[in-house]
Amino acid sequence: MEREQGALILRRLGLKATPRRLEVMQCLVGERMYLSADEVWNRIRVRLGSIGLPTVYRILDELAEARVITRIFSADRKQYFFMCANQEHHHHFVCDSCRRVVDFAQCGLEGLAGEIASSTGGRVLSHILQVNGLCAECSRTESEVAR
Amino acid sequence: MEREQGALILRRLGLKATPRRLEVMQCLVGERMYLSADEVWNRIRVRLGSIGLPTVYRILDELAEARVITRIFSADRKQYFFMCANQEHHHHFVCDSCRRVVDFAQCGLEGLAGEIASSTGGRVLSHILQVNGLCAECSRTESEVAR
DNA sequence: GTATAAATAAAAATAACTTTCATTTACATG
DNA sequence: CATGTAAATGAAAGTTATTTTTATTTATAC
Repeated sequence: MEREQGALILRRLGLKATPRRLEVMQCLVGERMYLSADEVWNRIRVRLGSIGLPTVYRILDELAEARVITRIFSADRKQYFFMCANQEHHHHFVCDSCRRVVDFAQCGLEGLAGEIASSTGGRVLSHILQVNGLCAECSRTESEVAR
Repeated sequence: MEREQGALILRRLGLKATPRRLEVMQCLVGERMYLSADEVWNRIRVRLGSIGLPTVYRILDELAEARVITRIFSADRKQYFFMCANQEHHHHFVCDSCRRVVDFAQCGLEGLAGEIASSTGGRVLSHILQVNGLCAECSRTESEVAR
């Protein structure tokens, strides 16, 4: 992501294009694994000279609220983040072994909201969907190990 | 749930049928909202005389591991639990307003594992799916409020 | 009944976040 | 370009859900 592009996204959200925010975005764009707040912090504070961990938390939270980045669910219940170029409705296939995230468009839930509405009488507002497993590479590696 | 039924489930899992475990199970069965560990704790400690909160956490964790109960995802990232009579593969429709949980069988993801496998080369092992919104009752209430 | 491994209590510890408030900075405006 | 202002950040302290530890108790197999 070009810096100017990042600045544009931030301004559209009504957020100031600060060096810290741009650095957090730059850290996540192009990263193919999900990262925790302190991992982002460790990666960018070298380049920035200094940045507080609470600032990183705040920025990640803002970006997630604004849907610029996504939260990834993990069994350890810590917060993880991932930025996906895909702006359409999509979900993530997450590797349990190497943390790689791959997006996929097939949601499979198109009709579900209607079905739930008509069967329960309620109203569907959102859904969480995340598929986990082993990415191609880790899947291969595991087969080798099993040999 | 009959107590003897609970004891049977526990023994099948290789767990001792202790009063605390039975009480936790009894608390959750028949409950239609999801509960946190300390909510369960507050409900059962009256009846048990005394029980430590760590014990409740441990029991809930064991039961969740064993799939006797399910974890419910919430925006506050705390742990919530729900026991569903439904033993088949199913998911939950969770009310954002009153915490009610309704299960539904339609998964919609039957073909997804195969599609992901063939498009990425990886292997799907599990998935998280939770639908959120307003249950029938809260949906009605909200409409009334809006009037 | 008794031995034994499993379960629990109680207290302390952990760690992931959050809050607070004083200082700095982006940027709209003149 | 200078400058006022709200927004952003740093630093330190605080919060709180959850976990760990270790000594004691208890379910259950024999």
